[in-house]
Amino acid sequence: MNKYRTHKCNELREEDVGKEVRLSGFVRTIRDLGSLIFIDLKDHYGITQLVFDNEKIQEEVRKSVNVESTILAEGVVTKRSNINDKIPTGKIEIVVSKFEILGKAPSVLPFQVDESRKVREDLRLEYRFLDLRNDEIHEKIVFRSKVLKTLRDKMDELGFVEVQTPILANSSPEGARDFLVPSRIHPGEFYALPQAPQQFKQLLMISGFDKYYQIAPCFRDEDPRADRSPGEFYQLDFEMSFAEEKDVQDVLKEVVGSTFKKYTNKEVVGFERITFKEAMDKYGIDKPDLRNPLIIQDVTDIFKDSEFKVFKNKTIKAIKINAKDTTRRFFDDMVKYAVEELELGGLAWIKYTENNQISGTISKFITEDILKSLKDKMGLKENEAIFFIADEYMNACKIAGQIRIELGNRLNIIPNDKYYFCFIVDFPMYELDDDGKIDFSHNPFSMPIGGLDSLLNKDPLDVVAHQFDLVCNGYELASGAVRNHDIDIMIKAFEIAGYTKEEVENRFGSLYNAFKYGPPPHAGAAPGIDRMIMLLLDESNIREVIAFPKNSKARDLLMGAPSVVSKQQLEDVHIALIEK
RNA sequence: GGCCUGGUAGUUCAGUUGGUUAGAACGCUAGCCUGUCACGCUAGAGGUCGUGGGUUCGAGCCCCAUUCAGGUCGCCA
Repeated sequence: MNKYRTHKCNELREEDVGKEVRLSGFVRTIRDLGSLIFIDLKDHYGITQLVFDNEKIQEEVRKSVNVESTILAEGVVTKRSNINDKIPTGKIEIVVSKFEILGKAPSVLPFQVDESRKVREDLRLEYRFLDLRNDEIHEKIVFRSKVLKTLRDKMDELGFVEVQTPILANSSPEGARDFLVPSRIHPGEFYALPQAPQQFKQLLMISGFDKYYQIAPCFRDEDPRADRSPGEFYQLDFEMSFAEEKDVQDVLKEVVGSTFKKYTNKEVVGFERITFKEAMDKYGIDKPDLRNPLIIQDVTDIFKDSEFKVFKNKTIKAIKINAKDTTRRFFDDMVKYAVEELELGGLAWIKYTENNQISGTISKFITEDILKSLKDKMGLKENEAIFFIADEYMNACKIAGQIRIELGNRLNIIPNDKYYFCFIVDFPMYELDDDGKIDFSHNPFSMPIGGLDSLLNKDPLDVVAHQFDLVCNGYELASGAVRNHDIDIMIKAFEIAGYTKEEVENRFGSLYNAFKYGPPPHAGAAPGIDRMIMLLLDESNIREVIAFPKNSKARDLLMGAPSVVSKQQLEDVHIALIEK
């Protein structure tokens, strides 16, 4: 028999009345009524109430038991006179005849466990082990475990082979900064933690593992965001041979879709394909929240003869809203938002009310002709309003995208009862960097649509790739691509971005070399696990779904990482620190 | 690296125009209480107001610097 317990804290019921039992757990609350003391004993599984009615034991309890200590209690299961129907064990309690303190907690804790979610985050993270005792937070980690199992089961069912790839890898061209690990055996050389198992999974395809997957840790040395974990995160990384873009998207739809359906009561909808260009035109962003019903329209034509100077020679984007219940204050606040948050010079808007009345910042520029065009093209009706954004094309799109999101939030028209998925496809292969130089806009390994022909005959900025994202409710959930497995196309693709053949050979040598040996065409994707769980749990902060997250400065406050190391350790790996 | 917001008791917060001894709730300590389950009641302890400097007769409050934290832009599939 186990020394610590005969039962767990969620197990005992009325049928067990009369049994001698032994329980161990955390002291959640102590209710001292004078001649009677109650303790809620809590473990991973549940809560059982302990009663102390013996005066001598009561004195011991008062003297030595603190909340959050672990104790072992022995006694008889007894029927309660007052039932607590909030807990499954609420009909019974243990009349304790003997107890022992297993692990003592201090009388004053850094915070009360049941209120830990309200506590400032750095303190929670410093005492994460206490924070995780909070039921609500504890459950999220358990939930994560269940989702992981579901994902593994699904991938297995679909015939994917799980392969673990190296953590001590080499610097890879994902685009983010690498975490470097100095080599002791090879002075002056470094491993890099993988930003993704990208090259390994492609090599696995060349090795003939038709379908690979892995719950893969990925490391990127970039600043975090609320929805982006600092330093490290997990992806359901997968790759398929002899597969086309649609095959990968079908797997994503099947795996992500079925997992979401399994763990939510919300509606799971969408999965339509939207081109990058269309997304920018209609939503002003490459990760649109399709729950938001607002759509951006282009009204450049309508204003081409307008005298309004701000609109001259600009792309004009327009967003129409229902303005029946909006006040003047609403529009003023939107202008304020545009000026302060988006750093715009102003925000043009008009409101169309009864009797053909036009009000708003640019009402005097709305001629009869323009009004008619707005009615024809945008279906403008009474009690509707339009916001206008004028700028160079891409900027106009992006700003309109921000305004669209803000309007959606402020008008409270984004329903929270569904997960709306879509694939954003046909991402541009290249973009101009800050210096006006052509650079890859995503990772360089995706296949240009149209192959070598496109690279040779199109303006590089017009070349689109078999590169896509899976987006849900405004979050980028996954990126995928058909990979470029053709060595000639690869060389040309890199040449356009300014790399010589030699540089390609040097930087991506293994993959380059492997491509000479009969690579199968392959494609794959990698949905972010942390983000999926965050969405399923309706969390806006990714750290809430990670057991031991780092803070927003990439510090592990619990373990104290990163930290200074000894001189000897540095010497072992041939590192000398620069004096500041 | 830029910008925004914040740091007051163990925790979460309030603190008026710069003005007496900086408050509340929870927690903690002590006492009372036989049916609580967020037990209740009474009393008490607990503060370098992030840090450093300045303005002032006087600073939690104003100014400057700095640090820490969160958000955001840059960055990042």
